[in-house]
Amino acid sequence: MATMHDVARLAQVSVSTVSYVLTGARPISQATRAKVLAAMAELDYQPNAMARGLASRRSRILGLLMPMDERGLGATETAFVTGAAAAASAVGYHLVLSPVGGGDLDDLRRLATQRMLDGVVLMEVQLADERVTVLQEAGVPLVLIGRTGDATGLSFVDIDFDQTVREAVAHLVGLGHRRIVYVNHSAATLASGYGPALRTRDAFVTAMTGHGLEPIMIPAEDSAAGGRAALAAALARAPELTALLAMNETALFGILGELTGRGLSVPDDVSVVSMVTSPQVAELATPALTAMTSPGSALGRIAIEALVRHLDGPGDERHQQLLPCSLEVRGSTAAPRAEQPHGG
Amino acid sequence: MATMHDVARLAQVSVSTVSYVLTGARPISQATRAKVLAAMAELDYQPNAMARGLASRRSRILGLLMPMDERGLGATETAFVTGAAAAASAVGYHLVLSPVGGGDLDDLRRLATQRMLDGVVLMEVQLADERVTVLQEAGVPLVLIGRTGDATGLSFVDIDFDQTVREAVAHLVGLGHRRIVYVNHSAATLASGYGPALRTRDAFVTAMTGHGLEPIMIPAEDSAAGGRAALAAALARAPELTALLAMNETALFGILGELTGRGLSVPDDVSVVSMVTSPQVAELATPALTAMTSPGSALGRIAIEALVRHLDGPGDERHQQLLPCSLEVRGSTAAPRAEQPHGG
DNA sequence: ACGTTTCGTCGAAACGCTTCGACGATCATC
DNA sequence: GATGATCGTCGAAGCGTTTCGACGAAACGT
Repeated sequence: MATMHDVARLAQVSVSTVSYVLTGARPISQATRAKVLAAMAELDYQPNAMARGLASRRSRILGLLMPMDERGLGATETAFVTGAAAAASAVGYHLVLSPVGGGDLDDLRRLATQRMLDGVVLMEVQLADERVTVLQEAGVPLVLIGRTGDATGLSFVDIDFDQTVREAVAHLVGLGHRRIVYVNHSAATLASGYGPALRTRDAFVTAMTGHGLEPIMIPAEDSAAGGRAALAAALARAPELTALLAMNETALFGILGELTGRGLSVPDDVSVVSMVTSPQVAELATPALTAMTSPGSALGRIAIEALVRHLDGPGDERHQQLLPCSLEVRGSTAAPRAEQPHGG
Repeated sequence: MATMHDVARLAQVSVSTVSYVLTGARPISQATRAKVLAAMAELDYQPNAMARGLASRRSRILGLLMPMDERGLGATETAFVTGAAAAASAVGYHLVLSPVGGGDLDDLRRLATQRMLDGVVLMEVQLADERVTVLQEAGVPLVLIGRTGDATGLSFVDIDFDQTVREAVAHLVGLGHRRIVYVNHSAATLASGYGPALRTRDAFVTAMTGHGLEPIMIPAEDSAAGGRAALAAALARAPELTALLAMNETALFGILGELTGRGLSVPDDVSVVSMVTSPQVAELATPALTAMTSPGSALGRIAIEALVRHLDGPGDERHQQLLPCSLEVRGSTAAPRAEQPHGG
């Protein structure tokens, strides 16, 4: 492994000159620059990240903290990640993903506090999220994807759930639906303070009420079985329902299976809109799902850009932004049947 | 930020003593150790990872290189990751995930060559994989999940596809099926040298031939539409088929939709076995899929353990291991109908 | 008792880089 | 044509650790 010393010797300049060529921190003449670059090429020189980090007190590494549960990562989350990685690499940072589960706050604190990460992006933020506190105390620059209940003073990028739900409801109402049930995440998830679940709930109530309709929400476990149970509950509560709005992809597949099982067809008997869903997942179902597509990679990109601006800039910047999902109409929504489709 | 100097001063010992307390590289008396630990606690001392890495020439960071395509990560891949992360943390290493796409080999080379990573685990290895070459040239210790065509001299952990396919076929044959079609990944994927696709193909031929049956394989694009097309192709090629074996989860959902669409029921008309599938995905379908469950987290754990042994040990270790998937019977397989279920 | 290990600790030299102050040389300014 | 400012480069002092050699003290074998 060649070091800067070797390069300097070969190019017949001082070590600091080599450094300046690399960092651009001071002007260097064309001639010397060329000599140095030639020497670097000849020696196949690669700067040592550790030494650089130690001397400059910044690692140029950004962390993306993603909770990994056993369900896997959907295409939506993947889009975050690739968007973020591309943005980071574009501004000369590396992005590493850290699969911190719920339990290992200590591991998180260690990573953050050992000056290995210049800043972090937090995914799947809860309304009350300990991780935010830990990282703030550790003094690590922070951008959230999602937001805490009180996000004052924090930088975040999040989905505009209010707008998204409003648009989804408007689509269904526009088709003529009046009895619309919202299938949310589980009661436990709601109780735990999961922002998207709570915000969509409130948005749904507002949107439905705005149309003069009754908002009916059913929680569902994140599993196919949970979806089947939720459909049963929905039909019990609103037998004449003609449309479902769902935010729970996993449960949704159970719902679709159960609908078929009960002889109800999509979209003829029941229209279905899936929210915050990727095209890939939407296409998995038969018929393909009308969905609110999440702005995945844009979220990731914007988060990284805000973080880097914070790191490179004076430091007092705050970035707060909401992005709506966009409606993509596929085969799972249609006007409701004229007559009563399925009695109670 | 307190440094080791501060700790040493407060504890009235030398800096090196503090270091020895931390690393255990030399014996330290109980009394001094206690003094030092007390000082560290009082100052809330955290070692600086960069300085440590520079001085010791090892970062204690392991990389897991995962290609992230737009399809997202299934539960299987997630299990790899969590298994690997847990194993790494158990032996005092951090695990970072690097979302390197196919294109950025340079980015990979940079990460590896800048001495930021002590070693890496490579996921989704192709039969001929440039990344392996790049990393080997960079001299980075390496463990593969999957394997290249010629894996001589490489450490790897992989699924025992031969055993897995054999068991899946045996299950179907045991139920009485004779016409079994294997739905593989796409022709393009096969041509690109994707190991699992090629190995399962060969294993399928062997297994079927061993039972005196004709092996019929249909490639399918990784999409619902690809699955529907594949089913059509399968029925055209073998109208009397009674069972499907599939390795392509995404296509499988299209297949299931298309089966329903054609009025064929699972498992009464057609039995379905999904291979290298997680329970979560298997439960998504209605009926839940009989599947060969992949040993996800074990793969990740074993890979990390092999890597660490390689790093800490003398260095000449080589670890090669195959793990089979385990058969989990759910609702998608049954004995074939006695009479001809659906003519050609 | 006397060399010989082992134990516990220290001081200092790396590790490979960045960055600061300095200094001659070049350039513009009035 | 003297006075600064700017440019291009150098040398040296860190950055916060680990690790090596050294050394007194205690423990050991004979």
